[in-house]
Amino acid sequence: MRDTVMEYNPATIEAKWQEAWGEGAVFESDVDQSKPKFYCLEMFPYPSGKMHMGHVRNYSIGDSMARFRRLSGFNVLYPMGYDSFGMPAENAAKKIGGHPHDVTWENINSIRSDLQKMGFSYDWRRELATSDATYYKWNQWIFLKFHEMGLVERRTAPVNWCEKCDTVLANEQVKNNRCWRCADEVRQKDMAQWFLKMTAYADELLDSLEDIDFPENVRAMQRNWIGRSHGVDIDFPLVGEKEVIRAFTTRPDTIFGVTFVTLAPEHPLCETLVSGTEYEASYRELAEECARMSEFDRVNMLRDKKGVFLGRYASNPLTGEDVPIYAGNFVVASYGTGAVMAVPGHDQRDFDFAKKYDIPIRQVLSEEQGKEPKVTGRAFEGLGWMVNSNRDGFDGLYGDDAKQAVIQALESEGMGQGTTQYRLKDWLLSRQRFWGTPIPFIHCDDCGVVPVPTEDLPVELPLDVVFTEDQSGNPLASHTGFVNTSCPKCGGKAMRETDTMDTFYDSSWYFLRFADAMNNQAPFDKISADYWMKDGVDLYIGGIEHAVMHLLYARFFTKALRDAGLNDVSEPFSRLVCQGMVNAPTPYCASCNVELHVDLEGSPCPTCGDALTFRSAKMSKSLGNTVSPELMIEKFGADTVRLFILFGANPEAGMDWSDSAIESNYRQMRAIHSALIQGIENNSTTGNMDEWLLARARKSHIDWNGQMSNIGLREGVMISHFEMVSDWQWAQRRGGVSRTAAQSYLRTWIPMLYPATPHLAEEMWQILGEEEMLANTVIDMTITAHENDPITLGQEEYLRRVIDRARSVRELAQRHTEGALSAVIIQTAQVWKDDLAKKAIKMYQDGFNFKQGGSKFLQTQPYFRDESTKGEVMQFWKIVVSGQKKRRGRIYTWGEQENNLVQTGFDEVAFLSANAEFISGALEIGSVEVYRAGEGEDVAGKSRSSLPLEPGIAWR
RNA sequence: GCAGGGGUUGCCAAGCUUGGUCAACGGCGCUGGGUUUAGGUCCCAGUCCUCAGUGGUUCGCAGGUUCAAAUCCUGCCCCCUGCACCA
Repeated sequence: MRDTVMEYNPATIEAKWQEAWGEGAVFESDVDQSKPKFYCLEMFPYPSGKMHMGHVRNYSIGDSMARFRRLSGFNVLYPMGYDSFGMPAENAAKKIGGHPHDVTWENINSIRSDLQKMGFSYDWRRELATSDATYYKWNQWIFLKFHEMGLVERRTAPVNWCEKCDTVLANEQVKNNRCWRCADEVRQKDMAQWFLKMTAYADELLDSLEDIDFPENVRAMQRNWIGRSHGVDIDFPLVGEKEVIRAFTTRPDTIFGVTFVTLAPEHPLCETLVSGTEYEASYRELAEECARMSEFDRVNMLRDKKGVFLGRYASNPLTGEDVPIYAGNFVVASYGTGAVMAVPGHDQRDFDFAKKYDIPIRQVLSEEQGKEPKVTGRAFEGLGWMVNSNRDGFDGLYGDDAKQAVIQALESEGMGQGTTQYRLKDWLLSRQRFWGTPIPFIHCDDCGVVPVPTEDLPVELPLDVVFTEDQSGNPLASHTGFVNTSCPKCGGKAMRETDTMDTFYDSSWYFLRFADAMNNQAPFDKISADYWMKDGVDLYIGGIEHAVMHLLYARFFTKALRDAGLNDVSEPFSRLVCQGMVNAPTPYCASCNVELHVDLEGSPCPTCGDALTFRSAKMSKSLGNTVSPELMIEKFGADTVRLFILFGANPEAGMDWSDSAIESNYRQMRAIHSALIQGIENNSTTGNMDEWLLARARKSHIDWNGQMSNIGLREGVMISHFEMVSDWQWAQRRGGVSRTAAQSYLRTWIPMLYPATPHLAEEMWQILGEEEMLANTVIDMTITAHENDPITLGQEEYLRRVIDRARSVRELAQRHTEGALSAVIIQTAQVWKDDLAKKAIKMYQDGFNFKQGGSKFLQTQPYFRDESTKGEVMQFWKIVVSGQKKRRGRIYTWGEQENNLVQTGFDEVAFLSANAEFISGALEIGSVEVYRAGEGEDVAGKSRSSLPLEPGIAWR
C-alpha cells in the first residue's frame, strides 16, 4: 500500500473517484421537505465544441459551492444541460452538408466528457438539451399557455433585421445598431412577427429588482433597460384643425416655457401638415436624409441638430399661445409619442435648436426662490420655482408640486393625461431560422392564425432536411412535409408557421425544468418547483453578458408562469454571481493600442514596427491566447486546475492565466498530499504540539466555514489548502504530534479540502480508513473554540514573535559586535511590569478612566514609591495605557490571546527556556539565555525596554 | 451626458459596511540560506526608509472630522463597464 499512496497521482485517483461517484449515484437529489435545500446553478453552455476556461471557471465555482453545501447537510440540486438551439450549429451544418441535430449532439458529447473529467458533481439524471423535442415540447406548451393568457401577440411592426443572420432580432439583442451575435448592421423592416408582452410586467420587473441579491451593475443595467419615466401626455391642438399633437414630457412644470413643438420626421402628421405647401420640399429632404441613414449613423451625426419648420402652429393648451411646429432629426419616433414639446429655457437640446433657428427662449423656472431666473447662456435643466407663468396659480410652485399642479390643470381641462413611459419593449421572439423551437401555430385561409392543440405537441423539427452552404432563408419554409397540414379548427388545408423561437426563450425557464426534469406530463410539477425554487435559485453563476437579456427574460417568465399557476415563486434567482473573465498574456503594441495574435510574439508590430510588449487580454480564439483545459487536466489533474481557478481570484474579479502559477498550485497539491500521507502514517505516541495543532484546526475550521458560507472561495481555499499545510509543517518542526492528534487533525482537514479538490480529498479520506465517501458525508459545521485555545495559540505566536524580533535585530547587533555572535540573551519583563499590565487590562475592561484616575492609581503602587524605579514605572505605564507617538497603548492593541496570556500570568521565562533548543536552532545560534530583567546581566541595556510579551533581546 | 464599479506597498490582490491589534493577509516575482549527485522539487528567511528593535513616510490627489483614517465626509484627477439627443 505504501508505494501506491506515496506519490500524488491525479490521473489515477481522479478517474477512480469519478467512477465511484457515478456508481454510487451520490449526486442525485430529490425533493425532501425535511431538509433545507440549496439550488446551485450555472448558466448552461451553448455546446459549441470543447469546454473552455470560462466554463471551467464558472463550473468550478458552482461545484465547490454545491459540494460545500452537501457537506453542510443541505439537500443540493445541482444540474447541468445544454442551450443547444441556435445558429452556430445551423451554420456549421451548412458548411459540412449535415444536419444541426448531428452537429449539436457531437458537441454535447464532447462537452459532457470534459465536464466529467473535471469531476463536477451534477445530477446527471436531470441533464437536458433544449433542442430535444422532450424539452421544446414544453416551450410550445408554455407558448400556448401564454397565448391563452393574452401574452402572445402577432403583429406587423418595424423590426430589427439582420441580413447576415437572416432573421429578426429582439431589441435587447441589438447593440449600437449591430447584431449582438455577428456584429453586422441591423436595419428596420416591417414584418409580421410574434411578440411576448413583457411590458405587462414592466413595473414588477423594475420594482422587485430592489429585493434580489444581484450585483449592483446588473441591477443598474436592468433598471436602465426598463427605463421607466413618469410624466404626462399633453395635447397641443393644431391651429385651425381639429387634430392635436400629443407630446410626452417628464417636465410638465416647464409648460409655460414652450416656444415650439418638434415632431419626429417619421411622425404621420408631418406628411399631412406639409403636403402641398411651400414647406413640403425642405421637409422631404430632411425626412429622406433620416430614412437613408441607419439609426447608428443618425445618432452619430446628431451633434448636428437639424429641423425644418412645417408651416403650421399648435397652441399651448394652458395658455392658448400659438407656437410653431418643426420636424427635427433628433426626435425618436419610437419613444413616447414621437413628438416633443420644446422648452429651450430648460432643456439644453431645445436651447441649441432655438438658437440655431432663432426661436424665442423663455425662462419659466428660477433657481432661487422669489428671484428672477439668471441669464447664463445655457438652459437651466434642474428643478426650480415657477415664474412667468401665463396663468394664475402657478408661480412660486416648486418641483413635484409644480409638476402635479400642471398635470391637474391639464387633466381637468381634458388636455392631458398623467402617464408612465417605458423604454422596455415587448419581446420579439420569432426568428426566421430552422434550428429553434417551432412556433405552434397554423395559418388557415378561413380561420386565420390558429394555435396547435396541446395534444398535438410537440410540433417537431424535421430531421430529413439537407443543409447546404449556398442555401438562404429558412429550410423549414420549403419543407412541404412540415409546412402542409390541416387546420385544427375547420380541418381544411392549412400551413404551419415556419418561424421558430428566439433561443433565449429556451433558457427563460430551464431552471424550473431542472427542478423536475424527467416529467413527461407537464413542464414541471408545482411541488418540485416550489421546493427547489423557494426564494429562487440560491446561487446562480454566469457571465455579465446576460445582465439584460437572459436575466430579464427569465425574471419575466417566472412571473408569467406564476400567474399561469405553475409555480409560486416570483423571482428565479436570489443570489447572482457574475464570474470574471479569464485573461491570458497577449502581445500588445502600446503605440497602436492593439492586442495581437500570439503568433506575433517576438516580432515587431505589423502596423508601426515598434517592439511588442505583453498585456493581459480575454482568452479568445482570434488572439490565439487560449489555454486548453483538457491539456491542463492531463498535465496537472483536475484538482490542480480547480485549485488554480479558485485561488487565482475571487469569483467576481478578473483573473490572469499564468503557467507559473498553475505549476505552483500543482506543487501545493503535492505538498498537501505529502503532508496528508505523513499524517496518516504518523504512529507517534507522544506529541508536544497536539494541543496547538488541534486548536489551530478549530480556528481554521470556523474561519473557513464563515468564508465558504459567503462564497468566499479564495479565502476559504487559502485556509484549507495553504494555511493548514503550513500549520501541519510548523507542528512537525516544533516537535511533532501524536497519532491521536494527527488523526483528529486529518478528520477536520480532509473534508475542508473536499469542495475545491474533491478527488484528492476522497482518496485521502479512504486511506484514512473512512468507509463512507465524503460525497455522502455531512460534517459538523458547529465546531467552536475550546476555552484554552487562545492561550495555546497565543503562546506559540509569542514564540514566533520573539524569534522574529530576534532576527530583525540580529544584523544590527552584528555591526556593533566584534567577531561572530555566539549567544542571544532574552530578558523578560520585571515582575512589577507583569503585575501592572495585568491590573491595567482589568481596569480597562471595567471601564476605568485612565486620563482622570491614572496617576492617582499609580501613586498607590509600591514600585512607584521607590525613587530608583519611579521614572521607569511612569514610562511603562504610559506605554501600556496610552501609548506614545502614533502607537496606542498595549491595553488597546492586545487581542484576546495576549490579554489571556498576561492575565493568566504566563511564565515567559519558563516557556522560552523550555523551547531554548528550538530557538537556538531557528536562530542558528549556539547559546540562548533567558532570565527576568534584573536577575542577570543587563546586556545592551535591554532590561529597561522589556515589556510583558515583548522581552528585551540582545546579542553577544 | 447619465448610471454602476474601481484606483492599496514591484505585479496580482485582501482590507474598507461595524474608524484603532494596519507597514497593512495571501500569492507571484525577486534576494539569501538549507536539503538534493546536479537541475527541478521541497523547507527556512528577507523584500518602503531608517535603526541594537517600541522611529519615519505610505494605501489616486487636495482638504476636513477625530485623541486616532487605507477605512468616515467634501472637492478634484484618472481607469473600467453599461446606456445614451428618451423628451
